[in-house]
Amino acid sequence: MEPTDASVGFGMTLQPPGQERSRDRQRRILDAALSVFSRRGYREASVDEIAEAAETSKGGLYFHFPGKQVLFRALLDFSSKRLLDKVEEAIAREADPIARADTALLTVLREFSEHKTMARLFMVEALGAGPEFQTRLLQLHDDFIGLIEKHLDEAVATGVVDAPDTRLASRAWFGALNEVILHWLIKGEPERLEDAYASLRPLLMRSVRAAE
Amino acid sequence: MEPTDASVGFGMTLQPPGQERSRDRQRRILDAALSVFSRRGYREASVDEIAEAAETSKGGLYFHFPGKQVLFRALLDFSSKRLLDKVEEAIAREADPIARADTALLTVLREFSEHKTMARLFMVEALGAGPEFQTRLLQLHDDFIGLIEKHLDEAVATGVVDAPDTRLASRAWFGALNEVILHWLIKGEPERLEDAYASLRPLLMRSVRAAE
Amino acid sequence: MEPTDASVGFGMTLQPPGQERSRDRQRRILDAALSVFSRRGYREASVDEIAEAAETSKGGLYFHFPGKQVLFRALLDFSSKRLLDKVEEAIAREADPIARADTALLTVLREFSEHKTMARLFMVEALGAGPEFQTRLLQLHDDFIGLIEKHLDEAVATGVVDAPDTRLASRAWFGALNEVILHWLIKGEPERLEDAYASLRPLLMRSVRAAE
Amino acid sequence: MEPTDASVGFGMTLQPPGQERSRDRQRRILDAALSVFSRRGYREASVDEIAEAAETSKGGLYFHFPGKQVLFRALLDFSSKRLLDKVEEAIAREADPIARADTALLTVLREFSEHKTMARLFMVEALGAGPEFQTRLLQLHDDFIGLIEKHLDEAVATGVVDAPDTRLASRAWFGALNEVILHWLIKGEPERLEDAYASLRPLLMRSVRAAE
DNA sequence: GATGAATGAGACTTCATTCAT
DNA sequence: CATGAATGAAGTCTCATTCAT
Repeated sequence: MEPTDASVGFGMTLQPPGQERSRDRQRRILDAALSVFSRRGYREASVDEIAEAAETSKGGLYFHFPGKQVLFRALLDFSSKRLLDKVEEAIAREADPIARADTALLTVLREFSEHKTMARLFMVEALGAGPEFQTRLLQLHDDFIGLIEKHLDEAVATGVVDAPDTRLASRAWFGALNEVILHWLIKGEPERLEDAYASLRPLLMRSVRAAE
Repeated sequence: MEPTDASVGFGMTLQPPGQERSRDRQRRILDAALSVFSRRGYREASVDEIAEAAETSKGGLYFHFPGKQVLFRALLDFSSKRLLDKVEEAIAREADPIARADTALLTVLREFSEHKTMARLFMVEALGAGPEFQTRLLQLHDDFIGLIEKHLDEAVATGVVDAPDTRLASRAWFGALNEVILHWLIKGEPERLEDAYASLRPLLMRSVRAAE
Repeated sequence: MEPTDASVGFGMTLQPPGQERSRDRQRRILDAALSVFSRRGYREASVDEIAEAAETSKGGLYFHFPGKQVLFRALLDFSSKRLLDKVEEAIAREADPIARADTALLTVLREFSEHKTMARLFMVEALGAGPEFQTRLLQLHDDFIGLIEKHLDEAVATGVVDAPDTRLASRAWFGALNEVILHWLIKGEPERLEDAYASLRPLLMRSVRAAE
Repeated sequence: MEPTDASVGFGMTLQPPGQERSRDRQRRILDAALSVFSRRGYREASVDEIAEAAETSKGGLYFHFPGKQVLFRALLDFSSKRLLDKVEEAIAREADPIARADTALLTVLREFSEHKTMARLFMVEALGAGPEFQTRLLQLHDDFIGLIEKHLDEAVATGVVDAPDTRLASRAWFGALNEVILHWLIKGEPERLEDAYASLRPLLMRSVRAAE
């Protein structure tokens, strides 16, 4: 087929060599999968459509991801890793435990705000993709909740917050965030998702008796 | 019209006459649908399986509910009405606004705890059943959130709570509850769902500065 | 669709009622399956083609036979039962044990001669349809061999034949027959399959020292 | 042309040079093909699997055998030549015409007994591989039958056997043998295939009135 | 009203074959 | 010569829906 890269001045075409080309193709398929799964849902999405969106053949798709489930799983793994990396990167820039928990939530909001398709993937479609993915998604929830919990625990240790059950508090925070995101996704309010955080934050802080 | 398995000789029937029998059938189908949709998910559930579970034929099912979507919608409407009725009934027995909001949440927990299939229906499967049902589900969320908000507003009016945005607070409460329920549904913890509320309640109350 | 039976004079169509109609359809599918499997082989035959030959839809075929294997198995069972019935019927008309064994072989030749497609089914396609059917086919061989053996044993008891291992003799007879049939099937010689028996018979008889 | 994994510095290669290496590769592919075709059947076997078993790439396989059919045909030719060679070699060591026919059969049994995969190839899979191979296989049958016939004719000439139609007798012998082999292949009896011959031989001999 | 046979579009997946590197 | 990514046709099977009985 035609190379995605432009040719470069010597009258010949430059193909990314071997492995790189393969990775490129995989990436293109994952992009297409994100777009289609997010638009149509897991079950409604057809492999045909994804292949077409990725400008590949069905067989080519199956070469890289041998099955619809496998593809969805790969997409979920890839996207969640990407999201968690962003969050941890953002957290690393903060010193205060409260600020860190705070940043975690805000970063998620920002990422989802920028990548609405990914938001749909995590908030909606992964739940509708069958038991396997429900468990997987809930594990992600718990990973993230654990991350908040860790910083909340530190905050408790330094006395700036007071919560008898930081695990539950983290879960409650996460749930509150979730609902706000879901509302935004499906009803479109508020227009800029991040704006919700200004009002949400005080509620969360008060719930663990943090000084505001 | 004569029932197909009419009793004979006394000019009367042992079957509930006409309309009532029909309602019975509808009810049996809805029960079956709840069971199957909850177990398999909307897309994975087949009309065949529901008909079999309802001890009817496929054609019979289609007489009462002309389509799979229609059936799912009817089930959602029926179940949500039932749930809201229960909640309002419970609220009516309380006088204090805080206690009312409180009772609303607790009643939901109790109902879901008793009817796990219904919980799955609302928390998981309705999201995976396509855009139409996502919107419908989110409307239900908002209905319920509105109900909490109303009592929260009253509480603000009487000065027992202090929250600048009761809508958002209600949403946050609802989200927190949601996440706890989801965790219970998919990971099975805590064993008795209602037990979670004892720990969750203080968090919620503090978030709106309610005296505990 | 259109009824296969003609309408009958009263301006209305006569459908075979219920069960009969279903059996009819099954029969039509089996006929089509025999024709297609025999012509193309098990693997090469497509369900589409069989459905078309049966003037049904693919879904209709799957309603009656839920899978290609199931269909092939049903066809094999149906045909083998039919063949064995014919053989036993023919045997019943003979009194002498030798004549009975004799008749068994000859009847098979005649049936196959008349129904070449069935011959292909048993001699060729069943072997190429995968391990399950290989075992099933060999069982059929053994059933038939057992039938010959029984009469050979009787003949031994009355002293008209002399064979130390009637099981093996039966197997050898069967094998000889098989090879003759196969040759006829694939190379087309002799033109009339039954003609081969006149020459084959003395060989078989001599092999068990039967008086000719 | 340089081998891809050339040894270095001594101007010589540890790889068999050119043609020999190619023959090696071909042999390895044929071995793999025998193993896979025999285990899975012609249609079920995938070129991928054969390539993997031969420790080559699919492209490499296609270089040596440009197509699945071609490969199967080559395998059949190679194996049948090998088998016929063995048989003729064994025959050459016998002087008596009866002993020669005898040896032919026994050698086949022995070869198949030692190479069960090859037995499957000839007895089962070649029949299931489509019309082309059925004809080819039947030609092999006839080649072998012709070989027996030749010696039987000689025996008739010397008066030690008496058979009006040696062609048919040969075919019958061959068929008897075939059935015994098939039984062994699929039902596993007798454990050692050669053991069957002791009992089978007298039957065959008697069928042509040979002195035993 | 109920039944269940029938339809037909469409889903996922496999695989022989090709070909640029 | 070898590799393995890519193609695309074809295959089996599912299932919501319809309709004659």
